Amino acid sequence: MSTELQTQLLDSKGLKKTPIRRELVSLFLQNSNALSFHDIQDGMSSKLDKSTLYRNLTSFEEAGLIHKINDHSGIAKFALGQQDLSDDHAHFVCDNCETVSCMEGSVSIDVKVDDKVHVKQIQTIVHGICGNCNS
Amino acid sequence: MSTELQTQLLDSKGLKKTPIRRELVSLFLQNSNALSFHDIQDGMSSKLDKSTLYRNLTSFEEAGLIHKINDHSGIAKFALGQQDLSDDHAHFVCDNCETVSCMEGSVSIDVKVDDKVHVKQIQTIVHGICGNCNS
DNA sequence: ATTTTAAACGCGACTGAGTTGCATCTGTAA
DNA sequence: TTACAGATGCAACTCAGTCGCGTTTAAAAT
Repeated sequence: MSTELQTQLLDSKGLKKTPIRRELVSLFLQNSNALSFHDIQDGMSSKLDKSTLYRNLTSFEEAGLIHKINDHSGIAKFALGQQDLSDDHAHFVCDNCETVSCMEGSVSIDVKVDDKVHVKQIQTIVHGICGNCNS
Repeated sequence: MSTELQTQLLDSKGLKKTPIRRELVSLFLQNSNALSFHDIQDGMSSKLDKSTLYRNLTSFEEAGLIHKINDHSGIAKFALGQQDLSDDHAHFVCDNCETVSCMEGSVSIDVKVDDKVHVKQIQTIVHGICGNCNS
């Protein structure tokens, strides 16, 4: 049932199901955009301690439930790691409203790489103006 | 003459040529890798005030002499913006020694983009193990 | 050469993100 | 139901980066 989606996600990653974690997962499920720490703190029903939130975000990230995005602002944002998006998916940053969202599709690079260099992951940030701001 | 390359670079960007700025440009010219604030502070011949350095880095960035790179560490790194590299060039981050360097070549994306979305710039960070560490 | 002035410098105080140590509480498994 | 690892909250802390302000200096004007 739909109210149990958070439970399924936490279970699937072997994470303990506390009330805070359930609400935190719900918050991510409700938002397609990446969330800053303050978006998260403001989005929870009660004001929670920041170390609790940061520790949960770290646990979620280590478990692969969410991923961290570092854009040019220097402030980390977090978004659900979705199965239908590749590991190397791109992120879109609106230079006007500063919204960050994940992009479907693939990124390919055509760069000179030395033989000894081992490429493991590609992270791409696409800057521009989002549909909302461009109206 | 070669000792005047810093002067040329500062002149070409309309930046005032102070002793600190000359040495700062020299430091960037000597390093192919991107430099963190502490790399820079340690690389200068005398210990300089951090606000002076930060303000110079900001001026250099605004003038297009250098560019800022935000990798997963959350700590900004700076590198010369070189003419032979495209604006949208990729950065390589070694997950072992944490060195950051610019990559020649181009990045292309194949992602779904809404009609209203206007893409302005693509920034890519390639993670892996560098040649030095992979020996 | 001297004066002028906008901009660079240094100092110190500050902000804000993120971390850590520790005592208490709670989810879960035995 | 109990036991315990791990989650929570609080407070103190670290560290990157910024800002205000008084002083100095590069470079243009005289």
